[in-house]
Amino acid sequence: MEKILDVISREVVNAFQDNGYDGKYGKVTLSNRPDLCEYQCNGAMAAAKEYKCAPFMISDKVAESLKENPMFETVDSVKPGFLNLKLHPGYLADYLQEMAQDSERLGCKICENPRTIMIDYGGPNVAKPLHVGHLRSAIIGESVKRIGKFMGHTMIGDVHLGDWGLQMGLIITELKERKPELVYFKEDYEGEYPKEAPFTIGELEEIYPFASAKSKEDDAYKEMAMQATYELQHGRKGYQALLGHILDVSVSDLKRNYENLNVSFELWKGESDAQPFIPDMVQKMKDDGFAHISEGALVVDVKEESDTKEVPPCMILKSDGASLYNTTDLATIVWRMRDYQPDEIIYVVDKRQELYFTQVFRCARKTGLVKPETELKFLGFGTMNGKDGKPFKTREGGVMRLEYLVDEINEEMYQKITDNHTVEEEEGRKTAKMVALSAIKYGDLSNQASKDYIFDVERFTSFEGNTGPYILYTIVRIKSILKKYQAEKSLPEMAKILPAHSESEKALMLEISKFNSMMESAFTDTAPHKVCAYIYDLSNAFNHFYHETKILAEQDEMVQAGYICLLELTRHALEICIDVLGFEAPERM
RNA sequence: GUGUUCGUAGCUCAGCUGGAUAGAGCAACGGCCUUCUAAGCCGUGGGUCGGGGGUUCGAAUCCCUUCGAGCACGCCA
Repeated sequence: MEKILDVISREVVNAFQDNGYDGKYGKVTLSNRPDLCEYQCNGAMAAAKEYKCAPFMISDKVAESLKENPMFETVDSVKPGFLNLKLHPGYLADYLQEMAQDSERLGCKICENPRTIMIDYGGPNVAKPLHVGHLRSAIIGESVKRIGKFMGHTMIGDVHLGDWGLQMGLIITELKERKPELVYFKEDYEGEYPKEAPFTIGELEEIYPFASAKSKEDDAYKEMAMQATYELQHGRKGYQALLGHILDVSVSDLKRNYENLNVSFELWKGESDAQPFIPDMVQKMKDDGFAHISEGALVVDVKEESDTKEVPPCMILKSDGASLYNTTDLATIVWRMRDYQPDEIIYVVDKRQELYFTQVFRCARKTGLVKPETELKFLGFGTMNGKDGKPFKTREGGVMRLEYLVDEINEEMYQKITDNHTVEEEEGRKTAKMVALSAIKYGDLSNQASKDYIFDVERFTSFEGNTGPYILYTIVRIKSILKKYQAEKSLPEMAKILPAHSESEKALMLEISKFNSMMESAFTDTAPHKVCAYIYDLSNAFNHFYHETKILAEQDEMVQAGYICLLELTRHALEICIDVLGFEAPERM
């Protein structure tokens, strides 16, 4: 369906043209004065200059020709030159009815040019538990992916595992210290390696920080770890078998954790998957004359004329010839282009890496790793801070494990639910999880991704006001009415959305009608917070309406059926939205 | 130092491509449950949009400047 603002604008544009003015002045926007009107056009003020007359002369004339238009209830030309419009309730009802026919998409068109978009988010490290620092990337990335999918794009999420580098050598080294008898360490071993990993996820999570700390104090130990890393990267079989185990054990644990967050990935590729592509890529960069030695390292210059600041070259190989983060990221682009030919790659990464990614993107473009038209987008997110405005920490000042944070909020929610009602343990736990997830995700996504935000557990679990639970509560209320209605009767054949009977009903309808335009801009701006803002406004509008309209007690069958259709539509809109945000609503709460 | 992001109510945040009286939530205060879930609804108080200049008929929004904060700046990821 066409966006309602476009439909209205077209009428106004025509009215401008009918009066001999340029149609470009006819653009209609949402009113910023809901007390005066629903939509407004400010074009007359801008046009006044061109036509050298008072703005209201123009708006008066345009208003005059719009007065006959059945789309509008009122058309007013006001003071300096505002054009104030109110939509005809019947027109609005028809528009919503058309939305309602299409319960899957509510009239939001599938985009005309579907693209293949890869989205790089999550970024967990192998052998390390997820901590709160991983939360934002997962939540935001998942939502951006779902929004894109809804718009009809092919979205491929890649977790981009941190599974390469010294950390692996450290784990292997420490494992060797502890269990030197394992076959993986026998250099001349020719047989099959065991299928079972010689450690559990619990041990792995303990080994890594232990080894990491040790390497900082013990140079010989660090040397061994570096040697192990080198041998691993150069094909030592036993070590590669160990890497396989580390990956298996870690990934299944990570999957479980992400599942709890309702986050999933199409690809579980890692930095290690990029390694095979490095030699050819580097060689080509040299052959093509892009890469040169600077201060001992192999670099590609990525400065541009328009830079306001010195942009350092993109380093390809360190002076010791080893690869680094840049190399891996570039080589990752190589296989992504080879296997998926994405039109766009989005990186959902901490915003502090912006300069770094600028270098990588420019380098990829300059050296022809991507096509000129391939879009590389950096979606940087801000830090999640605690109540004190500093990066979120545990009470003891350590890094908070994601699992613990989620458990804590689940528990709080469960308490709250059981305080309010008596529910069965199992259902209560399930509901608590859903509500908790909405609190966490909405709390994050309702802020602009690029900004830092304060994660206040107390505030998020209190769930009053502009919170995820408020949204869920609204949905639950709607579901409850619908269920009661359906238990008593079924919707009449002719049931449809009727022109609003009250101000609050019309306000609700106007809010609903913004759906497609909101979703489109949430996608083009990669801005899940717009979805949040929309459902918050929609929930408010619904709750006003709810409060002054007795739906189940309505005597007129058709009026009641119209309400039910409207509720159904509201519910669809809310549920589609929370689905793209990555959470869902329970039946009761 | 250079660059960059940001500064809106006591606190946490919105504010669309400049528009008419700057909006929510929390906190404070006052109302509303025999009636569809009170995790709700209604109302009151609270802001010279960091300061200054400029562009414009019109600026929280665009430009300049200044103060303040965060972040980033070649061999970490």
